[in-house]
Amino acid sequence: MIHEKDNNTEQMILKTAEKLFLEKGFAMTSTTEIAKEVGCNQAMVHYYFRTKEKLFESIFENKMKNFIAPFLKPNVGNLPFEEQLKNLIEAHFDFIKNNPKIPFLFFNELLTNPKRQESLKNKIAQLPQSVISNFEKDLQAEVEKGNIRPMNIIDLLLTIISLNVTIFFASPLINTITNVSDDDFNNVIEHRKRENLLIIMRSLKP
Amino acid sequence: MIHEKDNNTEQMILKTAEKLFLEKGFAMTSTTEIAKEVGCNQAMVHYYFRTKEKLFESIFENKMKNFIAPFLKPNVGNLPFEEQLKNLIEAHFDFIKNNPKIPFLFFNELLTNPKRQESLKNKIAQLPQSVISNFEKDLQAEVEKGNIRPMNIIDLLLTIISLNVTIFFASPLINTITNVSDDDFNNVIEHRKRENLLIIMRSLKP
DNA sequence: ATTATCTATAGATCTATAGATAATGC
DNA sequence: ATTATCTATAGATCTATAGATAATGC
Repeated sequence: MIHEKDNNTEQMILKTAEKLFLEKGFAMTSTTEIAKEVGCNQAMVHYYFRTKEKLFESIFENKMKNFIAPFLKPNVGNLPFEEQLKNLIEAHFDFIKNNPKIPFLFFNELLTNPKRQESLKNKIAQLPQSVISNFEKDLQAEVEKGNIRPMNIIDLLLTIISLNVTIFFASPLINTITNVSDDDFNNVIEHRKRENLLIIMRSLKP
Repeated sequence: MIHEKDNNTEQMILKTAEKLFLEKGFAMTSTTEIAKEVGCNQAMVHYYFRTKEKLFESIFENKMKNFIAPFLKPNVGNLPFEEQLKNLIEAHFDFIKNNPKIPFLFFNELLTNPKRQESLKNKIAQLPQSVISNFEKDLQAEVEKGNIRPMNIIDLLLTIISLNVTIFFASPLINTITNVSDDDFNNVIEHRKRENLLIIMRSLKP
C-alpha cells in the first residue's frame, strides 16, 4: 500500500520544523536536525526553503495569524456584550489549550530578535482596523450605559491574554513539580478557564 | 587614577554574561561574545567558569531566588490579610519592574531545557515550607470567616504572577508598536499596577 | 610559587551551496 | 526537460583546552 501524497518532503519539512521550533525555539533547532527527523538530506531543507530564517518566518507568520484570530471574530448574532466577551475569552483560551506552545514561540522570538518585532508591527498595521474598533465601540457603549466601569480596551485585552497565556506557560513546570496525571491536568485547565472568566467578568463591574 | 578593584575580570564576566543571557537567552549568547564585551580573552571565560553551562547556572539560580523572594516575606507587623496581600502584590510587581527580563529568562530556559526543570524542582523542594503554608493558612482563615470566596492558594498565586509578569513580557512589543516615550511608558506601568491590584482584590470577594 | 592572562588550536557543529545523479512528467 | 534528491565541501562559528608568558603575593 502506497503512502498518501503527503509524504511530500516539503510538507514533512514544514511540519517537522514547526514541531521543533515550537519545542526548542529558533536558535536551538538546526536544519541538520530537521532533516534527520524528516529522514531526508539536510540539503533538502535548503532546497525548499533556501535559508533557515525563511523557513522559520513562514511558520512564524502563520502562527501569529492563528494567535490573533480569536480577537478578530465579528459579533455574530448581535449578542449582548457580556456574552460576546465570554465567547471571545473562551475561544482564546481554547485556542491556547490546543496550541500551548505558540505563546512561548511568539514571545521568545519577539523578545530575542528585534528583526521580528518589525515583522509584528507590519502584521498589526495590516489588521482590519474595523474589527478592533467595533469591539472598542461596543465596550465604550457599555461604559456609557453604566454597565462597565470606565476602562480602555488595551487593559481588557491585556488582562485576557495575561490570564489565558500564563497558565500554559506555567503548566510544563506545574507538571514537572507536581507529577499530575493527564486527567488531573485537564481538570486543572478547565478549572482555570472558569477562574479566568470569573476574574475578568468581575473586573468589569462599575 | 587606578580603577577600583571591581574591574576584576571574574566579576566583569559574570555581569556581562548576566546582561547578555537576559537579553538573548542561553543559546544565542556565545562565550566569545561575552569575552569581547568584557574586553578580555575568550579563554578567560572558561578559566573562571569552566563551561558556558556552569556560568549560566550560577546566574540562573541566583535569579530564580530573586524571583521567588517576594513570596517568602513573612507577615511583618501582623497586618490584616488584605493589606498583607496588597504589599505582596506590589512588591512582586516592583521587583519585575526593576528586573523586567527575568521572567523571560526564567520561562525561556525552563521551557526549552528539561534539565533546568529538575534544577527548579530541587530549588522548590528546598523552600522553607513554613512560609508558604502560613500564607495558605491565613488565606483559608479568611475563607472560613467568609471574607473571601472559597479558593486555593495556587489559583491566587497564579493570578498574581499572570497579571504582573505579562505586562513586562508584552511591554517591549507595546513599545515597538506604539512608540511611547519613557514617561508615557512609566505611566502605563503604574496604571497597570493599580489595575492588577483592583482585578485581584475583586476576584477574592465572596 | 601562584594566579591571571594570552595565543593557538583541536574538534564539533552548523548553514549554505555546487555539482552529480535519480525520478517524474510530457 | 524539469524537478527532487544526494554527496561533498567551503567557510563560519563555537566551546573547551593545552601550553606559553606576564603579573602578583610572599
